[in-house]
Amino acid sequence: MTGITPAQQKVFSFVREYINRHGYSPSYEEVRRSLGFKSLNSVYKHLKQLERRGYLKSPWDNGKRVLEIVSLAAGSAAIPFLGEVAAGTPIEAVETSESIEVPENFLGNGNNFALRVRGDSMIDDGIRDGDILIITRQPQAENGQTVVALVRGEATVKKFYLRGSEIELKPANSQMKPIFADAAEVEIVGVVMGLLRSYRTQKH
Amino acid sequence: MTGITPAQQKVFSFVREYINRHGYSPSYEEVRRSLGFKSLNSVYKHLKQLERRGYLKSPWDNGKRVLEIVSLAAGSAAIPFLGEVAAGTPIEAVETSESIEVPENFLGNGNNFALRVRGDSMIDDGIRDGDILIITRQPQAENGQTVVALVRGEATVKKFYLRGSEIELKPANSQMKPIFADAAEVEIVGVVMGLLRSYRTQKH
DNA sequence: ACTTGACTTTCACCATTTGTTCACCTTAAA
DNA sequence: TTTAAGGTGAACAAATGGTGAAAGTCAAGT
Repeated sequence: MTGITPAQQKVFSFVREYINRHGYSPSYEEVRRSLGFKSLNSVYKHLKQLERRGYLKSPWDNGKRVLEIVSLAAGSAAIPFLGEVAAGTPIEAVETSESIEVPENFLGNGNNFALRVRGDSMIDDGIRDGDILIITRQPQAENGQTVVALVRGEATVKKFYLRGSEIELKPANSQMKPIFADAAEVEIVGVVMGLLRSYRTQKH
Repeated sequence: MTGITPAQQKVFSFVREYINRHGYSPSYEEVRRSLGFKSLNSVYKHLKQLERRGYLKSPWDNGKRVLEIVSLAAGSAAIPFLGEVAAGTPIEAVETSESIEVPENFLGNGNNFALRVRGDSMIDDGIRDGDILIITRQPQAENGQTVVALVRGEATVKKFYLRGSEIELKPANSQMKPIFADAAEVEIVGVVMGLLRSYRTQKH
């Protein structure tokens, strides 16, 4: 993926979210208002730039609300490999941030990273020790999605359920108990979009 | 990839980290401040050097914040997507010969293909309905490896064990019984090297 | 066909940020 | 001693980020 500046990233995320939520792109005016620009031209120029850099495209000229998120580069893309998650261990375990090549259709919204799973807390969902998770960074999740969350500073992979004002983080392992926590204590880091497993070195 | 000096290493790591964390490259000024240079030119020269040596690239001249890490693994390849396997069904030679992009380190001997799994016969090994298996075509397997095999014309995914002159094909599902067959009746198609799962469309 | 409303695109112009280059200096290795 | 890596500092050029107004497009509706 080509470079992007902070300002462009802001516009891009907004458009991306908007399309996800509504199914069609926002009008320039909506972007302007939401992001606090005073001129439509600012919006226009950012969108043009994003188009030039390959993040967006508009299928026909002058089309209304027809922006599309470009499926990230045919083939695959490299995303940062941030380390490991295991129940009860902070993510920031691995300093040596490498990157890993993943197929395009495993990527989510454009801000992705990978983590290796430690432990068996999700084994009933077929997520095993050593598997690599592809995660899209986003601060909210839908019920039932598998998420990476920080609970009081500790990172885990669990299934997410909103129960009234509480959040349940549910392991997929009959041996383990779910975590219940106040919404304020839980920070959703991202949602699991894909899983890679290599049998290369393993011997079952 | 050519060698790299300690100073260059330092700059490179910083840029890599920054991009991983922010999603966009740092400005020269940020690099200068963070690494304690007094002149921007020091930064410039290091970055140019890294570009020349193939560690970084900037897609267009004079572009702002557009540095990219050159992917070290350079690696993925397209392999044919052959269809589906489910216990008791021949491999559906999918007409629509598609292909799927997979990371290089998931490939085996050079003759690979992909299959989508149907059914739960391997669920205890974390192989679930809908998962995509990367398979290396080879006619023999080692005990305990997960294989795609043809038994009397029917294709299955099972774990392979040689028991004297017989072959045991063992599902990873306590509900299912292993298949015992004479070695002559079993044709090993290939060995499972990798697994890809996408949570994109699934709703748990 | 003409008008309207909802949008997108362009023009002209300005401030700021950021990348590039020039000239010149130091130190360690071949 | 010539060469390459590391550095300093200042000047320059280009891309980005923004403002405001005007002009252009397109799909309805009358």
